[in-house]
Amino acid sequence: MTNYWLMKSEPDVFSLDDLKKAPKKTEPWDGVRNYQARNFMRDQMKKGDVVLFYHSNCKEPGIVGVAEISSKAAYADPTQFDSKSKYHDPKSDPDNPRWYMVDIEFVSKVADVDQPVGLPEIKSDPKLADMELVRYGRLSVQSVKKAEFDHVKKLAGL
DNA sequence: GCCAACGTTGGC
DNA sequence: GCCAACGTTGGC
Repeated sequence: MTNYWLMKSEPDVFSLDDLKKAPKKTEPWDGVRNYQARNFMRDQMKKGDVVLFYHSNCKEPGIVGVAEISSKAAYADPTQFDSKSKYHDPKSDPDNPRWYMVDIEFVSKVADVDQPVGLPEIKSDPKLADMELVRYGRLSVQSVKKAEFDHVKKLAGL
């Protein structure tokens, strides 16, 4: 069964366009350092799951497109063992890695990226009032219900 | 840049 | 195991 997700990225750091421009349009989603987000990736994500791509911490926060999980499952995030990386975690044991990641692949984006399905629109839509994004905004990887996913896709014209 | 709402750390 | 202090997220 396909699972539905929402994943956040700051467009100044890594935008949906960056993903689209990547070779093979797929990139490792490294740097997640939150246990709840990690648990979703490590325990539940699998290839083919679909993802609402959310731009945070920017002028027009909102959902800008769709991606999908392209790695077979989650695997250890190598940046945790790289002392030069800003995601380095000296407490993580290579024999029992603390942090996991998945690869995600570009699928589609809204026609005009300056007009995403914006956060105010999401918050004011009764069909989306139960989204984790609305109820508890700060988690970078969230689970989304199929009905919510379909509704957002419709709003986005995808 | 401010700050609310969290999560994490570490002393005890 | 409690909790104060600190760090982070992210909208505004």
